Amino acid sequence: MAPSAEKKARKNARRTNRSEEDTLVQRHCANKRERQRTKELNEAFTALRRIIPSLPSDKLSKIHTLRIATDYLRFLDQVKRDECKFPSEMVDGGLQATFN
Amino acid sequence: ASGSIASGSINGDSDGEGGSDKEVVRRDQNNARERIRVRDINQAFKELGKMCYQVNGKMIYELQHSSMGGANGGAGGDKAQTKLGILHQAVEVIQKLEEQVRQRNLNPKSAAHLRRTHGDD
DNA sequence: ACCATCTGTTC
DNA sequence: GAACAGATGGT
Repeated sequence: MAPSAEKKARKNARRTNRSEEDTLVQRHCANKRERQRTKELNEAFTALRRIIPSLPSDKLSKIHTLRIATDYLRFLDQVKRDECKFPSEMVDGGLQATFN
Repeated sequence: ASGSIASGSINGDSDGEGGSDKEVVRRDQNNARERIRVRDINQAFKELGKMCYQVNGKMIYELQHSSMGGANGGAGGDKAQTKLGILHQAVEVIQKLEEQVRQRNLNPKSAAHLRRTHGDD
């Protein structure tokens, strides 16, 4: 008997299958991670959407969210600067309202 | 006087593939749009990140200590900001600024830089 | 027009 | 592995 030939054949076949299916598993794995990453990114977007001034009816896109957030940040910075100059009472209860 | 020029093979799909020129053109256009769209988003990210960095730096200067809240605790805060990081930073900074401003106009005569020396609370 | 996913690339 | 950008198909 010469089982070495058979073993070699099986080994080669399996090794090839491994490599092929292995890279396949690696990709599925990578895809899964990327998907998770995207999810986290979207959660962060949602968190930002909640704190920027906008009508609840508006479903802001990503780009709008970013632009509005930037503008609102500029606005707040400006308000802070102005208030430092005028110790007078600027009774602004509605911060976001003023921005709109 | 406008006859179509000899278009024997440029219009009909000579290729046995699934890419019959028209679809290829349409995909190219879509890809181009998408690239532009992504570029705009990245630009918006860059601007927001810039603002966050700026405002955050001011807050640290006013508070006189570089503890950095909790986002990053490095004096040399020069790191390429990730998109996720920018979003988190934006939320943090906006909330802090709003709070600061509110407390300032809540008090009739509060200066910006007055620490609690005497206890009226 | 906006987005999610798969994928290869870069760090 | 995380962050990113390109291609692509789906509303």
